[in-house]
Amino acid sequence: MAPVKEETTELRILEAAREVFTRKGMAGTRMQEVADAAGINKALLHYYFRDKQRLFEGVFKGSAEKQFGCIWDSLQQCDSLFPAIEAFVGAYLERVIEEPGLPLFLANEMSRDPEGLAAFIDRGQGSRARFLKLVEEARARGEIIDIDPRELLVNIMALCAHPFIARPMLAHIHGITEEGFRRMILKRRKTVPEFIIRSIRA
Amino acid sequence: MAPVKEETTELRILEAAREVFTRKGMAGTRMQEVADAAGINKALLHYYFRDKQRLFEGVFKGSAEKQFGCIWDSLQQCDSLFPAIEAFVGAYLERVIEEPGLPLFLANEMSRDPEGLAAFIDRGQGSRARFLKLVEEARARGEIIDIDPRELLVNIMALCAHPFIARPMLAHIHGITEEGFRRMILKRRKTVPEFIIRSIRA
DNA sequence: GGCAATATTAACCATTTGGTTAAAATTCGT
DNA sequence: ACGAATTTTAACCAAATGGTTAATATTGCC
Repeated sequence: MAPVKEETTELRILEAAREVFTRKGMAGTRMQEVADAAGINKALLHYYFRDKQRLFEGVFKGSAEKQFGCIWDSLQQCDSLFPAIEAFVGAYLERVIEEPGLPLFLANEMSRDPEGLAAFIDRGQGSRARFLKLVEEARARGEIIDIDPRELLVNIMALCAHPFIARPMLAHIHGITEEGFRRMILKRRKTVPEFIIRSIRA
Repeated sequence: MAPVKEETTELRILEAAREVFTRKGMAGTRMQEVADAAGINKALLHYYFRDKQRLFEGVFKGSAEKQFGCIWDSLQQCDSLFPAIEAFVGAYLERVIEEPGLPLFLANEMSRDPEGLAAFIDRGQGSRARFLKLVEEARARGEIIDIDPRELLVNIMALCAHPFIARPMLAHIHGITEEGFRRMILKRRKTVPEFIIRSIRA
């Protein structure tokens, strides 16, 4: 019938775990605290997710693959660079705002175990190649200045990801709220592509 | 009497602790591991630094605060925006390349305990205000387009910090080495200010 | 209703961990 | 050389923590 936010125990656990993990990090999270936050017994955590590592991956890995799959795919429908940049930045910000802990999680996991997420990264390989080709083509048509395509991609990723990673810093500096942060991110859907395109337009 | 890198025990501890803390974070760091890395007994750690929290602060004050103090200070000698951007980006990249784990470490600690590092952030408050003023002035003089100064600062920080935070990802994607990464960062001392200034110049 | 499968809990357990203590080694002024 | 102060260590300890077990409650099926 109507999928009314099915309140299964497993979902309650995942929700609670995500909250605690993003706040305290893998090492700083206590299984007991997750259990409390989910309103269940600690043993039940191990019943649903065998151990801490699996719980951690259960929380982030799935959504990471889903979200970033969509983000990269947003490129596939674009056949010139500027719309591609707009599409990518828009998709990134819109998806990640729904799960703002993802970028920091990914940075940490990559740092701790580079091989572990290699497959995940390679997933975007095709779209990445496509993006680089779009840059070359735009360059050939004289639409943009001479710039290293890989460096451009790094800059785009930087402008997308950093506000999420530095969120607590921004929150402190600008005394920003949850809702204020959201507005800032959504505003960046326009300003970031503009910022980039102004910089590279021939 | 050349000050030949006085190898006092306290310095060995601080050095070892800095390395472990930045790699594993506050919660993930084990006092035993720091002791081992410093080649001393664990009890000696508590002899020099009463507890984990004080050790953490001791390391942090000597390392992160000094580095970022210099980076922010690089602004003080500039009296117009574009040179200020060049100085800031240059100082950031040159200093942080010597301790590439720092940005991710800071992002994590800010996320875990926002209050704990609040004082550290406020340290840069003066320079931050100065930067914002330089932006206003440049805009008043018609040197740059109309842009939210705070958003500009976020973008600058993003372009500086992100390569360090995403290093393992870049390493995997571009098959980059330690030395290659260093070269890329040093090249960005030029390309990043250029990228920014092209985007904001009126 | 009854019974097998699933979900949930309280009580435990082994290990890890931050921190202490008391004794041994070293340094240093005299 | 000697004794006091400082530095260093080995052995401990109590609390916290990830994880297990065995028993209980609940659900779903006939």
